[in-house]
Amino acid sequence: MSVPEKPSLEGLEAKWGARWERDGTYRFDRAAPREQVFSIDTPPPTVSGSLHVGHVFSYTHTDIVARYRRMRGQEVFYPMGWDDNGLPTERRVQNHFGVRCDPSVPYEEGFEPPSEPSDSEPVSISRPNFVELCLQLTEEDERVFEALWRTLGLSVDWSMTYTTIGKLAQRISQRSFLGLLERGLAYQLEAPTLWDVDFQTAVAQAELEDRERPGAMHKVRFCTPEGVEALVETTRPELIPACVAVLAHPDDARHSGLVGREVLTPLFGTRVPVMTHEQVEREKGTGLVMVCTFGDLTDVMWWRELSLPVRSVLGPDGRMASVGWGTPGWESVDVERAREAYAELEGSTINQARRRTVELLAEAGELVGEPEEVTRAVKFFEKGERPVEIITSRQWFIRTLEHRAGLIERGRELRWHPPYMRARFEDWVNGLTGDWCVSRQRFFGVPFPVWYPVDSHGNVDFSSPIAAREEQLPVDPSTDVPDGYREQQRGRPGGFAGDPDVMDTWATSSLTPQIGGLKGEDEELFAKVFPTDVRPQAHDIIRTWLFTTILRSHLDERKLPWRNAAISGWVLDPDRKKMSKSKGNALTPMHLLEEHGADAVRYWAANGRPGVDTAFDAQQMKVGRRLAVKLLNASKFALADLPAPGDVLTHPLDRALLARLAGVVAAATESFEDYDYARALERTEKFFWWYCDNYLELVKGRRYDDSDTDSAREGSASVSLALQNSLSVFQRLLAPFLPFVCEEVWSWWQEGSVHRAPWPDAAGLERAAAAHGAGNGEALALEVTADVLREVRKAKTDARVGMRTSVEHVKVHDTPERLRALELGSEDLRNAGAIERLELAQASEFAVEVVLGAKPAS
RNA sequence: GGGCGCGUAGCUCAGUGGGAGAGCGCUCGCUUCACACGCGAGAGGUCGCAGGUUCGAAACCCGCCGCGCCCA
Repeated sequence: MSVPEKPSLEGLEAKWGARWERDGTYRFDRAAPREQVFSIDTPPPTVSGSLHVGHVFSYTHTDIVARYRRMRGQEVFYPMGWDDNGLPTERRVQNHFGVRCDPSVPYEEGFEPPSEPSDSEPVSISRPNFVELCLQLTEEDERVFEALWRTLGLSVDWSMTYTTIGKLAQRISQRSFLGLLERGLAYQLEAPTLWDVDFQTAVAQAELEDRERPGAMHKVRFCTPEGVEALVETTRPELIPACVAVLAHPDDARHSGLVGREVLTPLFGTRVPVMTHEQVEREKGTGLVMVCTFGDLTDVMWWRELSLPVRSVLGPDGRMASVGWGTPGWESVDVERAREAYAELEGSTINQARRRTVELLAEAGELVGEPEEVTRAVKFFEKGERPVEIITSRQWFIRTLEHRAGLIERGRELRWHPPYMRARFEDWVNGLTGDWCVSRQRFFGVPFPVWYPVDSHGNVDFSSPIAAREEQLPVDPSTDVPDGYREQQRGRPGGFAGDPDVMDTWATSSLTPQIGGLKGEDEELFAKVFPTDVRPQAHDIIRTWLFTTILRSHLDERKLPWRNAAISGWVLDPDRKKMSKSKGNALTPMHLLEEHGADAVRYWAANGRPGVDTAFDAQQMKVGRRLAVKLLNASKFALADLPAPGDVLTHPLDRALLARLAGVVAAATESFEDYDYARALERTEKFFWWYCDNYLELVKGRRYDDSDTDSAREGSASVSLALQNSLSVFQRLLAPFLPFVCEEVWSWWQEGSVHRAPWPDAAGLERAAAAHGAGNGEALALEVTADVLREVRKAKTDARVGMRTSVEHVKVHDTPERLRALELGSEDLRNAGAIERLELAQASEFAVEVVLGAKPAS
């Protein structure tokens, strides 16, 4: 036993962080049997971004559960991953080093980036060189992240860290892809694809967001060759040259005469059919819309369902491409006029083309009335600056649509915390409109492990990809060579070409349970940790990370990747907006940890219930700090120079205390089993403060009583035992929340780490309470004693005197049952209240008369 | 427009069929032998609005209003 004279929270993070690392406190013991393992599929944070308060919030939730499970005797598999692949890292590397990736440039051994990076004149380097720089930068970021997590006290096994760009992740990701390819679940297709014109890459449906943008509705005159007018309304007149049909609602009587006929597009004179579709909004404007290839996702749907041709005018750079009016597919009743009009648009951006088209229409008298200003939702790539377009290109897809029913079923097998979050998953799955496009025209990502033969004319034959062999993985087809070919044949007739794309970051992140568990690398480990017990994550990425992980596991493993999904909310600023760096309202977590201490920050986070958005509140951190200090001081009081504890609880109040504590343990345990750490904390904390304010005050007399009598010895032996038992329980109940202070107070008197100590056992406490014949009235004894003590305190407060002021006479009126209970605690009560004479009187209602003494007790 | 969630004390929130609660903040008091990062006491609420079910509703049902998120 070694209790410091002046306990303090200062420096506990560094002290215990180092000790846990040295002792391997959180090391996963892979010898543990499967049923003992509790495995966690940890969210790998994006290292090129910065950690913010939201990360601290949700990662603390996971850690609290991990610590609880460890104390329940489970062997916790808790790796940390870093998500370093993808666009954000590319952008950082470009700016940081002044380089640009050009896959056609050959690899340069020992390349050094320019010492003075230039934004305007970036150095072109090969993909492998570029990737090397990405790895270099992310490694630095990862060190900073790890330091933060260690300060926060995450009980991660740091020997099992992975990255989503590392060789291991690449191998697992490529292996999974080749499996999908072999089973026909991954396929390549030339198809309309969501496209960001600035990044010049395909993007997935899950990466879209709506943004309100001003626009204008134009009423444009189309005519039949005979001159019958058809007024079409559109917000995108620049796509008139790409028009392939005009649609009306089937029940719209205004246009029934037109349906089945052809109309000519204005300016370009192309014949397009007038057709019908249920989803045309008949109430809107003229009720006639044009279908362009492609203006939006609705166009794609109409184009598919009505088997329309393709006539695309937009290039991948977002400019109007060159097209051949008069050639097949670009017929016009007036080719010269079409060429003339299009020459005005070719090469210009979408916005320029739109303005010019409107002018041309107006000059030609084919614009009816003034364009009407409207505000509408436009789809953007979430990281993009201009609206997404739809470009036809060759991309890789993973089959998704045909698995919708199975995915919904998986969602129902999964235990959601809180349960209502499942609805977001089902809504997303039901709203899917296409298969998952997984190829990206970027560089820092996992490459597709395939090559293509190049025929004798130099054309790449995409229809018969050459897959890498399992033993070759991971491969980079831009530098590696497929079997049977030599590097010299790259891009040559009769040779080969590597797939130029990389995978969507989610295509690898969706395999975190497999990467963390080393699928295909260490099958013994994988069998022990997969499916994992829990996937913790925030609700905003249910449609991306949660969805894609379930999809991959459904396709590859034919089962759920985890048993539970613990969904955390967001951190909101005081205006109830999501905290984010871009809004400038985020705080740096390290600063918070230094100011308040890790336990205090964790306390705030632990009060955020699963799934519930939580306001950032520094006040709550101060409350957490007070709780930690209270535990220090209560532990000091209970443990320092404690009289020798007895073997049994001879005093009724001591037994009643442990019986009540048993109830708290049971409630906390039950809450934890349901992932409701916040409720577990609330119950524990509430009772702990009551314990400090009432029980500790009541038993002070016996605790300090060193008189040489049997009854004094027995009384202090009983209270010593109760104090040790109860403190041990509180220190362990609070350990998942406040790991540093709990380890500190535990170390004063116990061997080993509190975080490997067994979770308190409610039944055991009840047995201890009952061991010396607990009577029915004992629980009541503690309650009535505390009730009277409160009345005595109130009298002293009203008289504005100190609590040590002696009380001449206290007369308690109460029912016989309660008075009998009170007698069991009357000695402790007299001592705690400095009561000279305690009188009990039977009555139907509880009342207390207090007569204060003239002067304070000595 | 659809789905989900939320609306309880000045603030942050708990409470899901019978007593309206906690912490913070506020006011007042107390050098109290673990703790002034403390202790004690107090003020403060038509539980968003309106109907219904019920002996009884903050809670259950219906409608409305407001806020947030996701999706169209």
